[in-house]
Formats: sequence, structure tokens, C-alpha cells
Amino acid sequence: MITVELDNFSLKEICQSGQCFRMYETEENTYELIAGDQYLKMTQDGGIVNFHCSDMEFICYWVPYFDIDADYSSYIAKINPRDTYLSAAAECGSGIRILQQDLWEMIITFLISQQNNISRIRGCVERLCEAYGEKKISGEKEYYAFPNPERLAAASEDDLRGLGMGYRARYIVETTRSILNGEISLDRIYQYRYYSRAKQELLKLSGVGEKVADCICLFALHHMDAFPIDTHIRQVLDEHYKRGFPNRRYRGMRGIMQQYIFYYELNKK
DNA sequence: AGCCAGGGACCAT
DNA sequence: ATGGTCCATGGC
Repeated sequence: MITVELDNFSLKEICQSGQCFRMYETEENTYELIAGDQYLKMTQDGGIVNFHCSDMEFICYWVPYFDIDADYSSYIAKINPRDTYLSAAAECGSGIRILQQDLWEMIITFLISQQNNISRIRGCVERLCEAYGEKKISGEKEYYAFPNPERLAAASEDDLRGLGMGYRARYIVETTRSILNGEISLDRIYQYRYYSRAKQELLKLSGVGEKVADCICLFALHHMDAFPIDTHIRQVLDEHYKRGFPNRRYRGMRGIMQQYIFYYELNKK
């Protein structure tokens, strides 16, 4: 087990920030996460966080995954103090991290997310993993990895509708096909240095539009300028930023500001 | 019963 | 480029 003391890091806020749909609070201050084919159990008490894994796994996998080396207080310090809304949002979600999740997993997960609510998205993703993911064991814990493209290709559109994917089933089938046949290369998308280039490529996928592409750029590729505009963010922009969000000021950190707002809207009051 | 949920494809101007 | 309309499903 690894024990570390971290600033601006809250498992509760990360869990509720809606980036990862396979992270659960299983008991008080205890969280379980399945990312790709990895399982991780964590506990947190104040700033002390325990990761139930080896040194090697922590350093190679979870440090980049949770963006642990980044200093989020410097992001928060850049917020315009006169922007009382954003200041309040960032204070509310100051422990949020922008995760670096698997690209393929984010593509499928955010295809499912569209016009859907978070609890139902969780259910859909879980059923998809149970049906097509590889069964794994970590200690006493049995879990299903997220299915890779080859495994998911076994699913027909009707199969996926049977799992409750609704009209998104066609998007999943078509997107899986275009990645397997090499029409779109995940490796290439990983290597694009510029956010706009990665997004442009993602937009070629069936069922991937502006918002979903931005989520993938932010939560998998760590393009911190991606600013997904969903129905909640739209309402905030209309209400608090009638003259537009101050993009210039937050260049290079728009994505984390978006997450503070999103989390705030879902958890305030 | 109708509205909403981390929207996008497709079609009409 | 912009603006409807339709697309499944479950919770309220």
C-alpha cells in the first residue's frame, strides 16, 4: 500500500465530477475504481490518501492517471477574484483532478453519455463491461475490465440495445468498426500535439460531436483547453457569462475551470 | 403525462 | 452556417 499526503486532492470530488463512471464510494471514505483493465482501492482521511497497490503500479499508472504531480493550487490562483461565481465553484471542487483515462474507454463511454443521465450512464457502462469485458481478479475482488475494440466488435447493434444503449447502439458499432479497420487510428490521436488536431480526428467518428469530442480530449488526452459544453454548462454560460467565457484569461486551463463549474452545478445546495 | 439527462445525425432553408 | 426533428430509456 502507498500512503501519500496530497493538496487539492479529494477522492469524493473526483468520484462525483463525472469524468470516470467506474469509480464508486463503497464505504465511508473508501473508493474503488476500475480503469481500463486495472482495479484500485483507495481510502482518504483529510489530505492523507492510501492507494492499495504496489510502488511500481502507483508510479507508472496512478500518478499520471490522477495527475498527481500537477499543482492545482496554481490553477485556482489564476481565477479572477472578481468572478464570484467561478471562485465559489473552484472552492467547492478544489480537490478535483483532470484524469488521464484510456482513450478507447473514453470514446465509448462518452458516446453512451449523450442525452443520458449519470446514474444511467454508470449502469450502461457496467453492463457493457460485464457482457464483453475480460473477467479479472485482484486479490479477493472480481471485476470486469473495459472491453477492448476486438471484444466489443462481437456486439451487434441489437445486442447493445438489449443492454439499454438505446439509439447510441449504432454509434458504438460504427465507431468500433472504424477503429478496428484502421480508418481512425487511436495511436495517431494520442500523438497529436494540438488539441484542435485531435478533436478534428475524433469528430470523424460516428456519434462523436463537439461536446463528446471535447470530453474525450479533456479526460483521455489531457488537452487542458478542451471545454465541453453540455446542457448544464450551457445554462451557466447563459446566466453568468452572457459576454462569453473569458477564454483568453484561462488559456491552457479552460478544462479544469469547466470541471469546477460542472461539479458545482451538480453538487451545490 | 411530460420533462429532462454530460448530444448528434440528418435534413431543410 | 444555422435551425428543427428525431432518436431510446429511466427517474422524477
